[in-house]
Amino acid sequence: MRSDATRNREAILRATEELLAAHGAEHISLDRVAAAAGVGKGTLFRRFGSRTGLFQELLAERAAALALAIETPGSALGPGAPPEDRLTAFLDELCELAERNLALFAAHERACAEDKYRDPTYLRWHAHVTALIAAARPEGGLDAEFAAHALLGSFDADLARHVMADGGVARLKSAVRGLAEALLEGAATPRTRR
Amino acid sequence: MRSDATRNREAILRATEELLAAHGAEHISLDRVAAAAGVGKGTLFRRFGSRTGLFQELLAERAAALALAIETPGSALGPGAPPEDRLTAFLDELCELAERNLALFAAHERACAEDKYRDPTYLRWHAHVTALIAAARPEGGLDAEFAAHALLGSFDADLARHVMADGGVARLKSAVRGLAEALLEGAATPRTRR
DNA sequence: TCAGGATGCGGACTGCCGGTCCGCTTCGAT
DNA sequence: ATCGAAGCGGACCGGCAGTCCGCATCCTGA
Repeated sequence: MRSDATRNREAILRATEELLAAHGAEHISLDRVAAAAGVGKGTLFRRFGSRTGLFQELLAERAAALALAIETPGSALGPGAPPEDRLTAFLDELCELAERNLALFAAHERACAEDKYRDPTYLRWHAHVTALIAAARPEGGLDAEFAAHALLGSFDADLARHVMADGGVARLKSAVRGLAEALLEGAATPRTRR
Repeated sequence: MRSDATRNREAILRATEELLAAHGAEHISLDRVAAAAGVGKGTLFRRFGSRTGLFQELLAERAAALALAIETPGSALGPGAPPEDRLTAFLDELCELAERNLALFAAHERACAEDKYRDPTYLRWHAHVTALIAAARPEGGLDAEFAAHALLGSFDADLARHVMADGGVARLKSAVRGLAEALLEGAATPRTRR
């Protein structure tokens, strides 16, 4: 990649962040982003392919640290720790990420409304959570993949905003944690069908 | 309302259904709907206010029978039955509704992406599920409102389609049921924090 | 250093869409 | 039959995602 291309790529990402911070997820047209980055629209599309691509890449950037953490042994997040702890720690981190990036989450959701299940970041999260649920409760009568989707549904931007509006991240964390614990507990002792 | 207004209203709703059935949730522009209904665009907007209003009304129509059922005593759905049974029965019905109206669910989601928590039908469902969870497990350490959102997240059109693609409604039903039961069980015996 | 091909740039342009507007038509109460 | 109110329709507007191509910039090889 040519040096000006690299520079422009960065300028576009930073401009997107600025606009998100300034105006929320609304009214962020790609014309605006390009203008704010001091770049032509063609450049934006050349780099990111589409609106979807832009927000996917921005999210991937913001989620990179977390992606690394879940692969690095040595913390409650990483390999080696008990799956229940890894799950809780991961969800806590996701709460923090959601709080710091609410506008990005919202914009990303909108942009990826089509095939949201093909976003690389979401796929990574989903695979991770599925594996942890399956590891924590292999005997449960729970569909781990499905449960993982449901759990990650907690980070829908509107839902998260709604919950945090009254209680902040703390409330979101405890609500998500409650959900996760209930899931794992419940799965361990499936209710008998009547 | 004048008789021609009533007739047009109906024509628009039926045309929307036809287009949803024929083309899925994609490419349903309001111009197309109006044309298919044999009506001017102005008429459509006069009746429904916006794209959002159109899909909200169509969903409300499709959900009317269920709304009635949950208020009518005499079945597992209605008042009088144990909350666990009411919840399971309600979720089962929602699965059926989702199967029969996948395209509508998808279009509705898109159209109501903003303030999805202000849609009357969703609000009714959410209030119902919240009340049932609270009734079934008053002692649980679970945030009933939040859990209800998570549970209803199962009916996200993309998720439902994904699950039903491999196993049909039966799989969706059992996955949702498993989730609900796990939630209620888990909430009954909250895991001790370490 | 410099020349020239490869890479990238930018913004005018296209097609589409949600929503508005207003002169004209139709309805139905009297 | 009359007439005001209610409703109609489609041209019109502003805005947006994505395309295209003539021109500028980069950087490599000599």
